[in-house]
Amino acid sequence: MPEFRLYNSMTRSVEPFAPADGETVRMYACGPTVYNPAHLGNFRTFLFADLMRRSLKLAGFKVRQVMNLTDVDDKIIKRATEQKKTVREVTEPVIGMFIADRDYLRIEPAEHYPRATDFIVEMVDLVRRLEMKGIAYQADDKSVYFAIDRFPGYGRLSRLDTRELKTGARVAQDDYAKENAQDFALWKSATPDDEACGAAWDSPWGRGRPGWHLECSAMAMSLLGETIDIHTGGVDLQFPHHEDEIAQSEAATGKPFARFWCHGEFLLTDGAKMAKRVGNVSTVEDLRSQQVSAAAVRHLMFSTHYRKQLNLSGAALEASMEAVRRVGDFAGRLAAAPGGTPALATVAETFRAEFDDALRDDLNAPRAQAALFVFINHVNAELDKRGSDVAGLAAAREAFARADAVLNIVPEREGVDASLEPWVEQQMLARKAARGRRDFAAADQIRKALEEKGIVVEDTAEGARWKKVR
RNA sequence: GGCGCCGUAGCCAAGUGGUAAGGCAGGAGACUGCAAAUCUCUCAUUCGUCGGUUCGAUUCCGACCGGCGCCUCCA
Repeated sequence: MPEFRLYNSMTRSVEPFAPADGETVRMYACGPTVYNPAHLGNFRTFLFADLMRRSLKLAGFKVRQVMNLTDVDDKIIKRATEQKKTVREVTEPVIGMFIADRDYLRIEPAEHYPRATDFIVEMVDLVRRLEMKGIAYQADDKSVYFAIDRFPGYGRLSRLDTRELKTGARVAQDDYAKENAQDFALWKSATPDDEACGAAWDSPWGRGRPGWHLECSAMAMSLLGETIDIHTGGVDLQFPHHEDEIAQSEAATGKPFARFWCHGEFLLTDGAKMAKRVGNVSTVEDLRSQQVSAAAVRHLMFSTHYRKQLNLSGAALEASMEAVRRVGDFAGRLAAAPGGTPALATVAETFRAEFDDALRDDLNAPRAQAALFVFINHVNAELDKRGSDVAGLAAAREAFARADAVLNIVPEREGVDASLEPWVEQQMLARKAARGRRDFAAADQIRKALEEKGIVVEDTAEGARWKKVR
């Protein structure tokens, strides 16, 4: 069996991957900051993590995944202050929306969804460890900072040593309290606003709240151990977020924080990064209201490799909707087929090998999906022969099922309103009768009436059936 | 300015030092009372441009053009 290979941002190369303990992959995925609903760009990254965990499982590994919910940060506090709410009141409903969107997109839940505010003790402890080692210091503004010049490895992930700062940029006047402009906050001293909205905790350095980077380090190490196998996130998190996580964690433990750093590329709209400040975001809710199925979204997101930018467009979405329609029809046909041909066993085996190879090769989902369509084509051709071989059919079903356990791109078969269903069935019977007496004018009229309700009638060898389309 | 990624048919998109997967759309045919679905055939002598290395490059190197991102909160 070919090895599992992943691109590691730290080494900038594709490397063989296996969990450190040989069995369970400890994976940490940077999650959402819950101050308003995540957009599709965020979800591209979460879908990337979903692809990762499902591919790892397909390869035979167990997975223990943590995805954090950042429920204290500047934006949340700002919102809470504006709305005169507590941070909890701001984040609670947004977390609910996140879960709903996650489920809609069929993202397999991680094992843990820790909230930053539930790990204050662990965070304070981490800062204390850093302080004892002389790497963290409390500045005049009472905040505690990480001294990057006391951590020799700082900047390895983003190759800071090879960079020059943008000329004339960022003089950091507001951060005069820090010893070094690039030092980052571990613990921020509380402001009156922080206190007002419940975003302040006691600590050895006074009332305050955790810095963003600290949350991930503390939660990852608490739940997964001091060295985790895989850490994922969007490319924009590489610097400074992940760089700072590495610094804090490794300075405290003296051990490597993550063995593999994996970053997903951006989702673009109109040729620009999808971001709230650009004003080009769309949400899962937007898609739902446009009748775009989760299957279609997944197909689209998996049709481009995760390390390549993907431009979201109406045309691309429509292509995916149609592609997934085909997958759905195939799934129905495969399930209902009375028999197949012996050749299906070979078709299934070929598919299985190519599909697995593709995913093992740095999660090449586009290639995996291509293999699926080749498989569908071959199986359809075999089923057209109307054979009665059950072993071949079973092999095809099995191969399809395990592939879809990763992709999950079979669209939900849409039903009609319960009140409409008896009418539909009645029309189908009437049409059958009309066709029986070769009254095709009447039969076509019924077809047309059904079509107006968005129902397509298909005549097959096993009789007529109907399906709902948009 | 520094660091990095990308540029493959109408659109989306894999891929390899030896001559281009797959999806959508399109064309022709089969099947069908008509459809739908499905199947078959077809759809890039060519992979941004110009050079170089090579027996041979889309794939390696260089330059250029174009697009995107990071360097600041950010999936």
